[in-house]
Parts: sequence; structure tokens; C-alpha cells
Amino acid sequence: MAYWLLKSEPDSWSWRQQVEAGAKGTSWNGVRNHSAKQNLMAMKVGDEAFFYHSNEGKEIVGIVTVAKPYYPDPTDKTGTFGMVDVRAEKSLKKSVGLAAIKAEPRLKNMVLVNNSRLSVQPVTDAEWKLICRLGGI
DNA sequence: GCCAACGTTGGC
DNA sequence: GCCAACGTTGGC
Repeated sequence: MAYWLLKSEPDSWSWRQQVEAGAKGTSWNGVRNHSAKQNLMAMKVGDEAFFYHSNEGKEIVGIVTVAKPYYPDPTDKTGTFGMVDVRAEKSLKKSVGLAAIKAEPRLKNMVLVNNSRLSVQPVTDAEWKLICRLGGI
């Protein structure tokens, strides 16, 4: 099983909205970047991903599960990009801020630190476990 | 096919 | 609000 990190600005799509969407989940549409697309295409049902709030908060707040693998994004008229479906799995007991991640030497290679603009990122097993511990779960 | 100009993202 | 980093676009 692979781990990922999904970024969203709370103004456009927040963790609260994801939780309210419940078990049926929602489509992660709107990705218009080829690196992000590659990561979306690599996702499998059951993979887990951190939900990160950019700009407002700048912190990891929850975990989502991939419910449906990559399929075309109807909001992309060119047909170039696609999306996956995700549903909220659980909230972190304690959100993990960007500052805390940067302060942890073992997380210095995270894509979030080195390429913060990429909206869909891979996370290693070690990074996943460590952040879960920081998040109190 | 190169590269300058421009737009967007996101941390600060 | 500013600006650095990155991606995309378009002229040549």
C-alpha cells in the first residue's frame, strides 16, 4: 500500500467539507499539473493520503482513503487530466503544521518541504508513520 | 526545439 | 502584500 499527500486551500475545499461528505466520498478534481497527474494515476483503492491545508493553516489535518482509482476529470475540457475519489478516514488528534515538519530532521526530504507547489505528492512509509505519531494517532 | 514572458501557487 | 519557484505559453 502506498501513501500520499493531497493539498487543498480551505477556501476552495476544506477538511471539514471532506468529513461532511462522509462515506460516499468526493472526487479530487481540478488537478492540472502533469507531475500531480502521474501521482494520481499511481494511486490504488485503499491507499491512504494526508489531507493538507495550504495557505490557511499550513498543516496536515486528516487522512483520506482512495475509494476509486484514476478516471477522467469531466471538468477538464481537454480530456488531459483525471482524478480519483477519496473519502475521509479520520482526523488527526493534533494537526501537524508545516513548521513542525520542517523542524523534524527526518522529514527534511519530504516533497512538501522541497516542492511545496506540487498538489499531489508521494509520502514514504517512514514519513507516514512519523507524522501519524506527531498527529497523535 | 529553445527560451523569454507570463501566470499561478504558496510560504513568509 | 510580496516574491520565489515552478509550469506553461508562444514567438522565433
